[in-house]
Amino acid sequence: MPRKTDPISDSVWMRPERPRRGRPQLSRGEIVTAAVALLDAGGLEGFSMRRLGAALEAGATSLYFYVDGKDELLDLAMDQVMGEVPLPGPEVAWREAAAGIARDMRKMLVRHHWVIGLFGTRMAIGPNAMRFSDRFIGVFTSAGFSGRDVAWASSLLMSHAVGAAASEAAYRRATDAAGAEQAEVLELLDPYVASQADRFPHYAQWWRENRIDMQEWSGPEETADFGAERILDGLELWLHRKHVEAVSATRTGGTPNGHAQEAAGVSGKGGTAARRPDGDH
Amino acid sequence: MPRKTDPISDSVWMRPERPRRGRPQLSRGEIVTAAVALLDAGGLEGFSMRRLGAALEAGATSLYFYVDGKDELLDLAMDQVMGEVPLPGPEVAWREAAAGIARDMRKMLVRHHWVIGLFGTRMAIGPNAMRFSDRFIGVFTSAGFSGRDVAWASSLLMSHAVGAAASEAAYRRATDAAGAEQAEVLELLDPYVASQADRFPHYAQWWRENRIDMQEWSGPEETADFGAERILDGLELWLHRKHVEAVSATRTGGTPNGHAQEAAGVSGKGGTAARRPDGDH
DNA sequence: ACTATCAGTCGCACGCTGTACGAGGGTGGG
DNA sequence: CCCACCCTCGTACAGCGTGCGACTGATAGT
Repeated sequence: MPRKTDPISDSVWMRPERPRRGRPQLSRGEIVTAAVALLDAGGLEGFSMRRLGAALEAGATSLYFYVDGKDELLDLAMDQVMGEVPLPGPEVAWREAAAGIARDMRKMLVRHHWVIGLFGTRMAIGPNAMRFSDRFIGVFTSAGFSGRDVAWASSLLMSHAVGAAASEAAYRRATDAAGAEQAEVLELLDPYVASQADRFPHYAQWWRENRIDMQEWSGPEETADFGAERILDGLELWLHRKHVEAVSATRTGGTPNGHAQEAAGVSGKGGTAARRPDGDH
Repeated sequence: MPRKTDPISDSVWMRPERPRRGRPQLSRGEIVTAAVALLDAGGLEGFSMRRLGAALEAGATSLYFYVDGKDELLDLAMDQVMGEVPLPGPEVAWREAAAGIARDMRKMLVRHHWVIGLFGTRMAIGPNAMRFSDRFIGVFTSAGFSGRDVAWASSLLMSHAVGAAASEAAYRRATDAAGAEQAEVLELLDPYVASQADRFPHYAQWWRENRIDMQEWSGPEETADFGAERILDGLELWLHRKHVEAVSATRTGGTPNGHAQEAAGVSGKGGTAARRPDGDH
């Protein structure tokens, strides 16, 4: 770049015509969309204001006219992708609705792997996140949850989606890092696990017995779906117990006790381990 | 030395610490411990090699003799804190053991909030993480899980711990950012929710009805414990169903069907919504 | 038509980051 | 004594987020 003191290259004649950009003006929406694209491509590590500016064919600092800074931009990007999660209509039964939301949420998180980390850093309270929570609360309310149970149930499913997406993202990153070709992480992990077999007996044994099958697993989606179904089972069971408790309370007028437990047909039948009705709160 | 070939067998975990001769003042362990302390204090944002060097009263680049770089150092720090999670002995019943591990894991994650984000970025396969997984696998194997169910069950509880810790960390960060004094985030959120009440009816109504009670909640631990109990209920139920299926299969020789469902006493009793036995895979 | 205003863009600069490199200091074995 | 090696660190470079003020082009007021 010519220096400012240079009388020739800085003169009007020599100065090139102002570079015309595709669009005459930037806009916040355009910036956020480009930011999401850049984040999708390079993750949080590969994202910088300068690069984003370049992607928009604009100076890096031009963005600061529309956006307060990188932090706020990440908030906006996070809410933008939250808006990608489709929400079921009110006619869908609560369990299907909840499962669908959780699954679509996880899909979105995997698509935009950089968001996962942000969930430990900033609360999602943008308009799209609110719309999301609104629907989630509606689903669980219609299911029969009330008060803090609603928050508990929905945050449980959310936590699962985030956690499952995190482990999937970590796995994907590891495979990608280790030669994008045929190298499976499983194979890479193999000698490592084998070398440590004496230190980690359960792990090593499990690994030996299941390593081959793992190749055929459909992978993270199946794992996440299994988790979501178990969670929904647990929530349904809890709802059922609560219902039984309420009924027996109105019938006898006494304080509810452990009957709900047995009514659910779980206690003492699995036979695998003794179990107390409640955790040690 | 850039590693382009094999990220695992060439990684930190396989490489022994450099034998110290003479009287060096730094050591890998010392560096990692200081890194954890610095990360605890300032999070990922406040962590830099220069600052870590200063904390150790050493030059920033001295660390590079013991550690390959920031990335590897984060791996080491992650494994270091994984070692803080206490693991129950083999005499503890599986459900208590699993609940305990999940709870302690979550506690650790909250204590070291910076780790949470790392779980979406790198796989935890250091020695301490392996020890952790080994115990977890042992617990679920003893419970009656087998094959991929073991992986599913343990990763379910792990995902929950990570996700729950993430939302707690986000909440804590928000409260800390908004005037460290008495300003609760709830109060800050209040006018925001109120102003958007028409857009988010369920949310707003729920908020109105439960805002006051929220003050009395014991908070994130209770939420996480609720989630863990639901998950364990769901897992136990699944185990029970599997058991019933196996029994009926050996008795009749036919293929197992939905009887396990009803034996569990859940289906069709909640009365809140119709339910199909399985999601739409 | 001429000028004043101003929304929008961007170059520059500052202090920060990770880390490659090589010059040095200290200590051991010969 | 010197040499060889382990360890430390100053310097340097490319890149980061962003505050500041100079600039441009269009529009509004006269």
